Order: sequence, then C-alpha cells, then structure tokens
Amino acid sequence: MTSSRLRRRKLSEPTIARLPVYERIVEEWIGLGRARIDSGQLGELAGVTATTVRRDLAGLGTLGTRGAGYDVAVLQTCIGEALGHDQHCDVVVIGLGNLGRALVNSSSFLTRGARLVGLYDADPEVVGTEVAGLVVRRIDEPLVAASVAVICVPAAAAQAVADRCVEVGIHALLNFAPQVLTVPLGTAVHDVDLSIELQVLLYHLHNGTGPLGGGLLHALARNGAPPTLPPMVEGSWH
Amino acid sequence: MTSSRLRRRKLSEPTIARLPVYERIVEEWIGLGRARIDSGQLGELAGVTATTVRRDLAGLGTLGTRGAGYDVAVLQTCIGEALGHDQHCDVVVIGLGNLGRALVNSSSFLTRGARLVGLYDADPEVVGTEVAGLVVRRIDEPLVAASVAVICVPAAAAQAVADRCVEVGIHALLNFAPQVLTVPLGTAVHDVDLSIELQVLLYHLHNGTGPLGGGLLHALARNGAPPTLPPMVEGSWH
DNA sequence: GGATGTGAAGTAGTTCACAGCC
DNA sequence: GGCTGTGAACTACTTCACATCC
Repeated sequence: MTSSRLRRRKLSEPTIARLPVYERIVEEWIGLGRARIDSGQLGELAGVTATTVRRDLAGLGTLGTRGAGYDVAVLQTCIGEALGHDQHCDVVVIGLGNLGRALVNSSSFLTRGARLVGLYDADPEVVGTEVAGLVVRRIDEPLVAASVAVICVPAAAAQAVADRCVEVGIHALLNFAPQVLTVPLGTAVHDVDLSIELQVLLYHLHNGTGPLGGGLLHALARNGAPPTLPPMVEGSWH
Repeated sequence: MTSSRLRRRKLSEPTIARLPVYERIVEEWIGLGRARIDSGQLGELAGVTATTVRRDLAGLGTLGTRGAGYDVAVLQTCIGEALGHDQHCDVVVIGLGNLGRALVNSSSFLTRGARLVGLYDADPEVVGTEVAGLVVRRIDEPLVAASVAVICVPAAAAQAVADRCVEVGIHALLNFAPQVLTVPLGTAVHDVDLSIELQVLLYHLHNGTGPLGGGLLHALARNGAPPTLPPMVEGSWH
C-alpha cells in the first residue's frame, strides 16, 4: 500500500504549505476522472512554477514518470501520507461565533487527518446546541483530551482560553484571535490573522508597481514569471 | 504630520506581512499608555527576532532612537502610512455565510484603510437584512464600484462570482473559497485557505523533531532561536 | 519525444557583529 | 551603558539547465 519509492526527507516550510494546495487540486482531478497531471498543469493551478512543483514532489520520493507526468492516485496517497492523513489528530474548537462555525462547517478544514472531538463556547444560548454533529459545551467545563485547540474567541478572552488548554495538556494552539498569547515553553502557538491578508493586498494596491494594471500583477503573481499562460493568472504570493 | 525621516523604499514580502502585526502590538501599547518600545520587546511579542524587527522598521525610515528604542506614536504613524491607511480603499464582501459575517464583524479586518461599501449574498433569507451597518443585496444585482472584492461563497459558486467582479472592473480579489479561480491577466487573486494553517500544524505534529516537547517548538517557533526568553514563546512560523 | 529529477547558479531573506548615536 | 541601523556572512528558497529515463 505504502509506495516503496517513498522518501522521508525533511521538507521545507514553504513546501509543506504548498502540499495541501496540490492535494486539493489532485483530488479535484480525481473527481473529474482524470488519471495523470504534469508539473506544468499542477503549477499553473497552484500558482507556482513547474520547477517548484517538481522539487516539492521530489521531496516526497520518486513519484512521477519521466515523459508522462504524475499519476494522480499516487500523488494523493503520497501527499496524504506526508501530511499525516493516515493518522488522526484530535482537535477541539473553542468559540463558536461566526468564525468557529465557518471552520467546523467547512468542507476542507477538518476533513483530512483531523478529528473534531469537542466544541466549547461561553454564550449560554449556544451551549447545548448541536453544531457539526457535536453538542457545544460550556467553556468552563473540563476540556476533553486533544492534540490541537483552535481558538476562535474574542481577543479579550483568548489568553484565558490558552491558559486552560495548556493546563489540560494541549500543546498545539491555532489562534485566530488578534491577540498575542503567552504560553510556556513546550507549547506551540500558531497565529492566523485574517486581517493580514487584506492588509497585504491594500499595501500592494497603494504601493504597487504601476496603476493596478500589469504592475500590480507583477507584484502579486509569481515573482516575475514570464506571462506564458495567455488568458489566466493565479496569483498566490505568500 | 508626515515624518520627514520617512523612507519609501520597496519592502520585501515578508516584511509587509509583519507590519500589520507590529501595528497591532504598537496600538495595544498605546492603549496601555506606554510611550516607547524596543526591538527586543516588539520582536518577542511578534514572534520574530529583534534584528528582524529593526531591519523591517529601518525599511520605513529612521524611526528609532539609538539607545532608547522606538516611540510608539511614531511607529503607529509610519506603519500606517506604509500600509496605506491614510487612504481608503473600497471593499465589497460577497457571501455572508459564517465566514463572511466573521470578517465584516471582526474588529480588525475592515478597520484600517478599508471601507466596506457593499454586501452580497445568494440566500433570499439573508438578502435585505442588515449586517455590519449595510443592507445585503442580491448577488445578481449590479456590484457597486470597489477596488477589492472579498469572496466568501462556496467553492462551486466562486468562479462565477470572480467573473462578475472582473466584468465590473474589480481587479483585486481576496478568495476564501477552496477553489482555483481563473481570471484574465491584469486581475490579482490572492487565495486564503484556512485549512492550510491546520494542515501545516498537523504535519509538524506528526513529523516534528521530537515527540511534541521542545522538538515541536523548535520546528514551529522562530528557527533555532536560542531560548533566551524565560517563560514564553510566541511561535509564528509563516 | 517528452517530462521528471537534480546539480549548479541565482536570488531573497535572515542573522551576525559592530559602528554610530543618544 | 544601551539600543538602533546596517555592511557582511550566512542560510533558505527558487530558478535554470540538462542529464536521465519512460
């Protein structure tokens, strides 16, 4: 089952962040019944160069066939294994305002490799209701055992929530609150700040090279890639 | 008003993404009544090294005072100017499901430099209601003039929405749908995939250096920074 | 022929180390 | 003394170019 040509070398951070993108595209192609994809096609859809795709995938092992591209089933398997989708990771979501609900109801957020095991909220109106198949518990109830906590509470409440996570042994936090969290050594916090994405876009609109025509594109799309693709561009600067 | 020591050199992409983080921290300090901050403090709160902070800020001009750090008011002004907060940018949000609502109601998303000018949704239940001070319009009504569209519709609807944005002259799209968008040259798409953040975290949990203790931290927090800071770590790998 | 996989080159970003100024 | 600002060194990532294999 596990491909023998699998390699377990350490992947670079940018590569890891691109793997979920490749995975989604590959699954789209599988859904469309297509059997193979080459690095040029995958790169165009993912917004990166063909060379980058090949280097990223080569890091997982010898997945392709020279002259014929990649088998999408092989890619799905190997990318999934690299991301740890063969194992399950227990996740609790704390805070079920609009953002928390958007995440737990998303088709893509908690699907692969993650298993939702607990929901918590402070609002008495929300506690006791069922969201995404789980009953929401009071935020001051004991947290169930989990590996990851997703923090979607208001900024003012985030630090207290983080403290409680640490107490019960959750050492990986995904923090959506715009609030710096203080945690002890041994706990990892990853901040996701949705406003940054818009801020960066605004920066480029104001300071971009040129008045929003090709100039912006050069700033936004892949760095100085020649516009080989005639009618489309998928800019994913990150 | 505008500081004369302002510099307008081009900033690197990672620097631009860190400026909103510095801005938020500086504003927190202003709210606390503190007058100055040094690169070490700012770096610790932002999860980067002091050197990185100094290099980032030096890109905006000569903002600090040797021996005394930075005046928080100066930082707020200069970072705000760099990000274009002195100008306003018209933004429409399309799709008012949980994610769209989370964004327009967020305290930080549409505050600085952006002005919300239109909301659109397909659901007849939602159309006509008021959200964040604006009446939601039908998604097939003409879009108002804007510079940026934030796309929060389901993946299946995203391409049609993008096409309509391009038609009415909106050439900067912030796409939250897990869907590759095809747009003509001259339009910039920036994809935000919330699931990637969790995927990357899962990768590190499964493949991290060590069994989730200090090992994970080293993988997640600033790359190999010596643990000088005694009780806290703010990991922000990105 | 055609597309992968990869050494080599190039580019971008970070960190070091210290001169300069308060 | 302390902290900024920055050349220089270093590290990481991307891109080029091509040998390799189907």
